[in-house]
Amino acid sequence: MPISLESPQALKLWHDVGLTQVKDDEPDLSIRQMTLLLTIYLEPPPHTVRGLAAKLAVSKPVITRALDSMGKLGLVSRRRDQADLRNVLVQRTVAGALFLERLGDLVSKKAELL
Amino acid sequence: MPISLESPQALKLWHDVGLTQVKDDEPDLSIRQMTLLLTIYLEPPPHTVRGLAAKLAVSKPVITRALDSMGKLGLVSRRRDQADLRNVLVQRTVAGALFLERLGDLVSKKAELL
DNA sequence: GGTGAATGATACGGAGCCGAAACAATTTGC
DNA sequence: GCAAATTGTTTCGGCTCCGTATCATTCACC
Repeated sequence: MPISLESPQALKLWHDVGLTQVKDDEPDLSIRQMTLLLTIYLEPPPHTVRGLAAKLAVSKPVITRALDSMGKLGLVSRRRDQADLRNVLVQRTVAGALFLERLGDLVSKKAELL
Repeated sequence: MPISLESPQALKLWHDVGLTQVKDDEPDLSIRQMTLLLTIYLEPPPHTVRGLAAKLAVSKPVITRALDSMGKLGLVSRRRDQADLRNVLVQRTVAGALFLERLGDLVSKKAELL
């Protein structure tokens, strides 16, 4: 079912969500980090560094570094692929799932208040 | 009229919009910058540095520097308040309006494709 | 088994943003 | 008039991220 969200409403939604994130003093993820995190959680695994770099059209070091920083926050984890030790499989974590659940609820709530 | 946007749909919307922005090689605005820009365009003027800092719950230098960088991009402009020369009035620009119009259309379109 | 390809991580110099403090300009209040 | 308050900017050191190039490890193939 398509969602009807007119352009001005969309901007207000973006503003309201952004304002909540900015006012929370939790460290914000950058757009790249957020998009990477959402890709990992919304698209079917397995996720490799190279695959994620291709999907986001960025270089591999960008993915490596984003995984480093988000790994420190506990939002993702890495595991070597035992079938091909060159690969790194990016895995979800409980903390990451909770983080995105809160984000989804926030967006949903702000949309409801439009 | 409230928009019904369930949490999983909201996450997919965030992902789709973010992915479009990441893949465009236009320089992304940070969340703070984006929220500031939306505040300037969605809330009624006048906008001062101090007022914007209070609204976003950030320090004044954050606003000054964000106005510097977005000013370079032509998205906002500054003018001295002739009634009180200590104040700076933040003003909208055509480029800024177009930028947000494109953003609103993008979000709206991605919502429609959900 | 040895060479070349593939994968991910690292090194390096540079950009940009941050928070806290100090600063210049202007206004207010006495 | 002048001290104190207000407003916005700048400075400082520090941190994070970036893009490119290079590196270490592993696999594929003959």
